[in-house]
Amino acid sequence: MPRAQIVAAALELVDADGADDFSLRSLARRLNSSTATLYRHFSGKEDLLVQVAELVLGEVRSHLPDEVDRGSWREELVATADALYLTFEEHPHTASLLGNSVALGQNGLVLRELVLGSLINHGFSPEIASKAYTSIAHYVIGFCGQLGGSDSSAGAEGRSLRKYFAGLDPVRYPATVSSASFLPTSLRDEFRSGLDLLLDGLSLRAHAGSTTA
Amino acid sequence: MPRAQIVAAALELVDADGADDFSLRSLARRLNSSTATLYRHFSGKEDLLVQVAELVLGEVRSHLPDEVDRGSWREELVATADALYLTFEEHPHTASLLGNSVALGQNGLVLRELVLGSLINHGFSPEIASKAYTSIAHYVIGFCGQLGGSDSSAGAEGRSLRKYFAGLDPVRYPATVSSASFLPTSLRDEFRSGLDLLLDGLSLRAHAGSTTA
DNA sequence: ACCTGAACACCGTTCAAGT
DNA sequence: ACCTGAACACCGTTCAAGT
Repeated sequence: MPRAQIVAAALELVDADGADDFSLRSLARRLNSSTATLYRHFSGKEDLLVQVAELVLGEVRSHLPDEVDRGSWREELVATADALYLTFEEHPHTASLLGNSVALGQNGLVLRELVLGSLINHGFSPEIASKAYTSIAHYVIGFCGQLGGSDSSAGAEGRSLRKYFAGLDPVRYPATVSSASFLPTSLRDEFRSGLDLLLDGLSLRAHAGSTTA
Repeated sequence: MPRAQIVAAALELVDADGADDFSLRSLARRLNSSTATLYRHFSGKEDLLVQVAELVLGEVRSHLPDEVDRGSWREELVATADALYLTFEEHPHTASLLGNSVALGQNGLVLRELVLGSLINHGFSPEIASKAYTSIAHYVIGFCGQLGGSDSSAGAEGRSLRKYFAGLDPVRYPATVSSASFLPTSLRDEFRSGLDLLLDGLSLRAHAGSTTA
């Protein structure tokens, strides 16, 4: 029983039932094996789920254009962030698995190197690049964590949220009510809006001449 | 047995043992009661933990200066974000409880109204204010989720992370290695750096005349 | 060597029975 | 009315015993 096959089956179960309903027993059942056998490959449930997260991070590359290092720093960052978003959109229940620790596995490191390299190549100092990476990473992870929530299929949640905010007491919540109609049409749009805000901030730190290169 | 007392005891247990080790049975034991009794006040474990999150959000106000609406929009936003950070620093294991759903309870709504109101009062359009709020909220929640991770007492994690990155293969990870020395001295510094980036981006959207008011 | 049934010490949730 | 012991259907983890 190869390790990779166990992890792949675990990901399928998490995708289908959510991380909460995933259990070693259900995984063993699916593999026609026993839970005790799983302990021959993993130190425990948490170890296994870390490998699942690593597998998902490995899919990010497939959402990246072939030649990433061909645009401006901004295009490259947007492409990478989008790839992460698309990946977690496909595996919504796995974003929470990254929760802690900024992905120190192989694939997490590769992504970090990719982004830091892009920024440094375009003239940012390692210090700014490092800060920018951490901010973007936290933003993306925090955001994708929302993907696991209740039926978030293309704005269904957005519409009901709009109604909820619009129906609040306008005396107690004037700003919230007046902003209700501007709630995102989709999580994807919201993701891009926030990312733009971050990147605009970063552009103020760009060396002269690097802002548009 | 008042509801508030149960929630307060639950928060103490989560603070002490972490959200993973918290169980209804341990809570019942601590209250010299039985788990069945808890179901007279809450529909289940999840309901109870939502109330715990709500209790924590209620503590944010105590970290805010008495007169919040006295500074620039930037000062007000930094104060609010800092208050959130300080709150979750005191209850590190509770940040993950907010995970999904952008805090729709009473205290979450009050915070939202506070921030949206501040931005709109300072000349931002409801549309920009709404986008900014969501971005900042995701950033803060995503960031505070890290607080629950392994012993993160004042840079201990930062130092070991620096060593880890500095020790990587410089051929495969040149940018990561060269940035290693710029890793945050503390999570708090990192938090402020990323927030500055976001707010710089927001400042580009400020109406002329509002940028420094 | 590789696997597994069964056990251990837990869970969340429910309900008949107690006061 | 308000509470609870005990049961039910699960967990993750371990280990002696099987092939």
